[in-house]
Amino acid sequence: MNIFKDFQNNIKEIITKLSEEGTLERDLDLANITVEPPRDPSHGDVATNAAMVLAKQTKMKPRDIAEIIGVKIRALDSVSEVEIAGPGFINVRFCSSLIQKEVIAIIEAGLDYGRSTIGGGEMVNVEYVSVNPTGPLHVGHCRGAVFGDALSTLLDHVGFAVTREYYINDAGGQIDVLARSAYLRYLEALGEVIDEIPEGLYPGEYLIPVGNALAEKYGDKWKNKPESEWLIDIRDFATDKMMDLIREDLDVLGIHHDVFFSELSLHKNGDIQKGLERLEQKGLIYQGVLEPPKGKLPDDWEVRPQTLFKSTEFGDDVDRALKKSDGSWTYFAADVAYHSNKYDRGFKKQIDVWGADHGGYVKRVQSVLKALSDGNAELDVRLCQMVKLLRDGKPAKMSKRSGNFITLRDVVDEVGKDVVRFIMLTRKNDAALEFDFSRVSEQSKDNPVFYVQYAHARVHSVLKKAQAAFNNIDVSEASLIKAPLSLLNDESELMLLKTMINWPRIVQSAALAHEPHRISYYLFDLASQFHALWNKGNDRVDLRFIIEDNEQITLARLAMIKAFSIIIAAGLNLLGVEPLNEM
RNA sequence: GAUCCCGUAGCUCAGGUGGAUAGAGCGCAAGAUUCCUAAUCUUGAGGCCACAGGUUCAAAUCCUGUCGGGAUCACCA
Repeated sequence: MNIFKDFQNNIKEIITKLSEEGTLERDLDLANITVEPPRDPSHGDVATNAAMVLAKQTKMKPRDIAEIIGVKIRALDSVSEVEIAGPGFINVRFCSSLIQKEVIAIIEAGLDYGRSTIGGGEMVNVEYVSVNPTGPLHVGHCRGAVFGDALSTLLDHVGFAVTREYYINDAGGQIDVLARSAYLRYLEALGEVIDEIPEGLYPGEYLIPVGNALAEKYGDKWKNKPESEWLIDIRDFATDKMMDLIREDLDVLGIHHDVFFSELSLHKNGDIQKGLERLEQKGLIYQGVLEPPKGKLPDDWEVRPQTLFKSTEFGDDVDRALKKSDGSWTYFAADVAYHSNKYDRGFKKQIDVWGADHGGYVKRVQSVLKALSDGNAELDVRLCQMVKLLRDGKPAKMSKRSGNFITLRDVVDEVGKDVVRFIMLTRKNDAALEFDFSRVSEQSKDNPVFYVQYAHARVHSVLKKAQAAFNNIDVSEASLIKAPLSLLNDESELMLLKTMINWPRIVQSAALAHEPHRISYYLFDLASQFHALWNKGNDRVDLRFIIEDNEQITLARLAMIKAFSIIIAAGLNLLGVEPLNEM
């Protein structure tokens, strides 16, 4: 299935055999040997550093080892050329037939080309979005949402058992604020005049329908009643409504979670105590006093004994508090329970996707998982940096509290789901991202979404054109895999094919590194090779995809671009973007 | 003061867990449309990979330090 993987096995076999024969030493460590396509294509289709890695172990000169191994590699059927270069690289050129045949594999596998099982069915929990249920999603949330979603798809694609999870922060003080804000809207719905939303409450208009619904459900039951009577009912009601709102927003982006996990439930059923007990058994909890933070002190700083977790034993800077001064649990305490819960559900691989403003929080949560699992489980926290929203280069402001922030809905309505998703994945997560409305709606190369989509649409157009040109030529998949692929001989055609066969490697590396943006870059690159090939047909008529008096070569090329469009479509699918046939 | 992230072409950014002569887009300069969508393509100029040390056959990549930019910094979420 994967040419490079096969080839790597070939090389390792060769080395093992040589060492069994006594040509090379025994018990060689092959772990650091890589078999990869070199950056510079003039160095061949694949190169290995085997000779250099083995040089020290065997006390031989790298180039001498390379010669020995090279001879054996040359004998392989799939290889057309071997050359020893530089300090001892073995550069290999594949037979064209090997590359051409891959077109069949691609067409047969369809959108599953690139799928693999290296995850071995291992359970992975990806927690993302997890926005406080106090209002609609705004642009800033968008990035983490898309990132987490694409990463999940990617992991699923390489054989992990992925659970997509949303942690609902429905237990903190912000939820009471939500309840009070909703209460105000409730009074408003009952006919009271609310001039201005008081400072500290959520002013957003999205709470008006909540107030209406409350009025409808409860009538004037809560009117003129003290907060203690209505707080819990209204809180739960409003939280549910907000989650509905958030789910709708996510749906607009094509994002669907498997599990919505309530923080409040941890408080209610005693899971927090349970989580902490486990840390306590390991002797990691104590009563103590923290050093005041360096730099400028908070105004209300005071020395105070606290219940603390020894996160410093796991690399954190200071130990972390689990109880507030009023005796209630901290947010962190709930997180201890939450991550412990995930571990109990069998997730030894956990991924949390957070905003960069939570950077200071990473070590303590990782510490928890390390402590609970005795190092058996790992938590990777992917921090998504800020999105700078621009219009014609001018910044557009957004702030969650103000009520006049730019919502996710605003953005999706303006430029569409696919554009948002793709653009959010055009940077690695830990670099800041600029999102310029004017730029992403352009139909030009400036806009990578468009550029990639255009390549896909072009293929569709050629296939249609071909059918017209050759009366009833059969461009079905079954027909195309029988095309005479050996006719794909031009250098630029082989280049395109070589980039295509890299796809499974790209998927794997992107998944294992937790870096979905690699997919976007690959797709852009692949698309640009296609556009280049297309344009070559302007100068050289013999390179066009459709050669009217030569059905055989036309079929071969149609098979090639069909395979190409499959990879583009598969890639776009991974990103959650729909490939277009026409634009 | 501390922690985390970033520093690569004029601008915006890639660089596949250490590989060979550092890449792409925009912008700039010069070209290509009787022809499958020129919504594209071709060529060129443009670099002390922030700086200084270290690790090794090999460093933009790993380690240490310095400088610049961003985020965060007891009990908030």
